[in-house]
Order: sequence, then structure tokens, then C-alpha cells
Amino acid sequence: MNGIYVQREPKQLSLMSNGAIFVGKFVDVSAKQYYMNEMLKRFLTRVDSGARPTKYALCTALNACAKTSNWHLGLQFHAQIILNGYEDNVILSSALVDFYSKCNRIEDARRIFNYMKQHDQVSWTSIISGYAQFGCGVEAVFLFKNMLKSDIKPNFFTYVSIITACSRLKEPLELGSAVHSHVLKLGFVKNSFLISSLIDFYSKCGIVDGAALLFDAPMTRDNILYNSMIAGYCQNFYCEDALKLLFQMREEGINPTHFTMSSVLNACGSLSLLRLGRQVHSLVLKKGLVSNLFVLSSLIDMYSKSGSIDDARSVFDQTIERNSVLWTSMISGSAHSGRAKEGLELFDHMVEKGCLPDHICFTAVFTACNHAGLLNKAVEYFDRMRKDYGLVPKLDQYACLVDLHARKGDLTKAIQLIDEMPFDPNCVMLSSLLSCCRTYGAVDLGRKVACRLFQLQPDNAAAYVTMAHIYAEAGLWDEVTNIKKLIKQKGIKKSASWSWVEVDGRVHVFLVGDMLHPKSHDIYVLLEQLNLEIKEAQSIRQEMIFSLQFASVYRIPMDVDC
DNA sequence: ATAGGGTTAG
Repeated sequence: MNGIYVQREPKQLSLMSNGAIFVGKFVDVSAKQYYMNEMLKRFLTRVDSGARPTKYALCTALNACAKTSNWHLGLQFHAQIILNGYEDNVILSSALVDFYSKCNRIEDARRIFNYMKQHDQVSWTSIISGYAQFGCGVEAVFLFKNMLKSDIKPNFFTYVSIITACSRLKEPLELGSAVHSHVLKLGFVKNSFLISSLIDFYSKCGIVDGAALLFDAPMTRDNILYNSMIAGYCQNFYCEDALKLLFQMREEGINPTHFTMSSVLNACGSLSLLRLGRQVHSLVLKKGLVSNLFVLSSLIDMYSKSGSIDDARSVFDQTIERNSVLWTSMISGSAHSGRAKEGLELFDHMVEKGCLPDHICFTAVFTACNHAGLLNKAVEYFDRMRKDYGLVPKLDQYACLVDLHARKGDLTKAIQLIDEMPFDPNCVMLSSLLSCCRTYGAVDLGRKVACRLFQLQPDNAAAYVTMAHIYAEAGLWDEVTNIKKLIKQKGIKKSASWSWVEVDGRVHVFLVGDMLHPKSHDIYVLLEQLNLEIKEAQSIRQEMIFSLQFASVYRIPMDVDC
């Protein structure tokens, strides 16, 4: 057990004479988990040697197993429930439903629920909450509707669960706002639990203003309310607002928790705020949150994103307990910082340690391969992903592999992969393929890719510009003119931008975008003059360097086809 | 004293 040096059992936990376990408030969560497990094992030993457990003790024990997600231990208490003839006890069955769903055994939870002769508010709420936590919003809503049809009325616990379920739906808003108005009608609106779940719901729907409105309403705010709002801001890229709330939270004397820290570190990373990130790191140390895996992976991520990969590595090296997310953040950080080899070594290390990689981990591995141009290695990992780990590649993983093939010049293989995969390609994938078509002068393929891209993003000037480049570099000037016409026809608005291409010693300059832009005319005139100069110039490159400098004076976006 | 709820990471 990491970081536990306490010899005696803490007062907060005790085994009662009737076998029940008293659980008080613990400051250190991992200590609580540790002692709870020890206590439960001792209780089980006592039961195994013949003591008859009370239903109360079993209930507390199951509850503890649910909270610590200790499936193996919980199973034995389930056995005790059956052995002692408590199977028909509604309270114990509800506790079982809760236990199984907290251990991610939602189907077992459902079986217990269905087997129950009668349901109460707790069993309904537990199963609905289980499906909501499991990500099955639809099933949770289905059950909620059934509950409304039954004699049992939902209470505010149920509403919290159903709001959580709504944010897991594909079309969350319709039902979610209906539930919100229900909640208002019932007068649960001052309830901190409900407000935080609503803040979370609106944040996940991208309605930050709605969430902030709930948060700003006059009431006493607890740390969870703060945490929900900070997380909401972070999820919607309102990083500055998230940081402001941290300061406000501290001013109000509310203790930041590991929830706060992981969100705030995420904000620091997005803004590359290394100094603030370091300050938060010291706050993490001060609050004793440094063994929390959420906080640690955010720390590693923050340091990587702030360009301080050595600090990220040093945090990583000091961790005692590692899960796949922690490994992935380090692999991903290494990959993005140009340390591909290190990233791949980390992956091998992770697998050796028996940690199972998931989709996101493989994306990090492919990113490392992409940065180092390791095509064969990536193909090998792609196969291993399916064969060794039974993971079906998703769009992100295909995108990495397609990109790698395309960058290496195997455009046929890239497009073959796109056609093979069971998804429609997204814009990012097609854009990257299109720019590879440019690199390798693949006009026909480029045309096909561009057509699909135009359909997906009819207003994106970048795709048109890249295609114009491909045509120009192949000397297909009529096609270039067509594209220009197309851009004009569609009225694609883009602040003036330009690019150039050199073919057989001739330089062609393109001007794409909004011709009404105040700077457009000047640029156009000057570029024309430049063209004349270039005709006479010996060294075209030097002239172009001049023109690039000129363009930057006008702050014209240069990387239009990125 | 002895059942159910909200927030977090790659």
C-alpha cells in the first residue's frame, strides 16, 4: 500500500460487536480504502468460521465493496446473503444492484434488479444510476420511463441519475431540458447535488452559459459545485474562466480536491502556462494529492504540453502505481515532443508490466511512429492491437495509419485503408491525404479526395487552395482557373491569403480569398510587381524570401493549406 | 450509528 505508514487502525473505522462496520470520515482516501478492505476481510473470516452475519453488517460490507469497486470481496458477501436467506430483502437487493453496477457489472446488476419481487426508490435509482455511469443513457432513460409508470415516484436522487444519463445521450438536450423543468417544478432547485449534475449536463452539451447561470445563482457553493463548473469550463476550452474559478474558490476558503487539480492542470496545459502549472503542482504537493492517478496524468500532460518534457518524465518516474492512462500520457507526451523512440520503449515497458493498452494508448503509439516515420512499426502495432488485445481500430487509429502511409508516398495504400475501414473519413483525414497528394503530385487521386472534402466542408478555402496547388504544379492551368472560379462562385470568404509555386523556372503567385478585403488590392498590385521582378531575377528563391517577409508585414495567413 | 445521488486524467 503506497504512502500508508500508520501502524494502528484509525478511529474512523471499527468492527462492531454485531459484526457491523462503522465507517467515519477519512481524510486520506487511499488509507480509507486500505483499512476498509482489511476490515472487510476480517469480517469475512469471522463469518466463515461460523458467526451469523446480520443483514445490517452485510449491507454495510456490500456498500463498502461498491465504493472501493472490490468485486471479488463483494461476491463473497453476495454468497453470504444467499446462504443466510436474505435473498428477498429489498434493501440488500438494492445494495447488490448498486454494488454490481459500481463494479461495472451492469448486466449482473440488471439480473438482480429483474429478479426482485418488488422495487423501491433505491433499487430503481441504483439501476438507473448504474446505466448512466456505464454510459448507457438510452437504457437509463427507458428504465426511468418505466419507473414513472410504476407506483414508485422518483426522488431527487433519481433525478440526479437521470440528468447524468441525459448527458450520455446522442441528442441530450430535448430530454435533458424537460427533466430540468421537472426539477424546477418539484422545487429541487436549491439542491447542490442536482445543480452540479445540471452544470455537468449543460457543459457536456456545450452550453457553458447555461451552466454558468446555474453556478452564479445565489447559494452556498460546495467544492463539488466548483469542481463541476471548473470541469465544464475546461471541457469547453474556457480555460481562463476555469483558472479564475480556482482563485475564487481559494478566496472563499473552499478546499480544492483532486477533481479540481486535474481539471485545472488540464487548463494550464491547454494554455501552456508553465509557471502557473508549476504553482498548481506545488499546491498538489501541499494538499497531499500527489498519489492520485487523475492528478498525476494531468500533471504529466501539463508539463508535456508546456514544452517541459523532462519535468513530465520526472513526475512519471516518481510514480509508484501506474495505470494505462498514466502510461499513455507519458507515451503521448514523448511522441509529441519528438522522442518517438522513448515513447515506444515506454509502451513495451507498459505491456511488460501487465498494463493493458486501450485505443487512446495506441493512438499515442501511432503518433510516435508518425513523428519518426516508422511505417513498418506502425503496421506491426496496428496488427498487434487487433490480435493481441482484441481492440477494433477506430477512426483515430485509422487516421494515424493512413497519414503515415500517405506521408511515405504510398497513396494507394492510404486510400485503400480509407475505403476498407468501416467509417466515413473525416475532414482531418482527407485534408492530410490531400496535402500528401500535393507532395507526391498525385493529380487524379487528389481530385477524388478533394471532391469528398468539398462535400464535407463546402466553405473551407484550404481544400480549394491545396487542389489549386496540385493542378498548378502539374501545369494544368485551366483547372487552376476553374478552381478559382469555383471559389468565386461559392463566395467562399477568407481573408486575403496567397501562395506561390515554381514550375520550370516560372513563379506563379496565387491570391485566394475575399477580394473585398481592404488589403487585397494592395497585395495584388505588389505581387504583380514582384512577379515582374522575379522574371528578371537570377535567383528566384531569394526573391521569394523577400516576398514572404513582405507578406508577414501584412499579417496574411501563410499556412492556408494546413 | 448500520442501503441510493453530483465533479476529474491520457
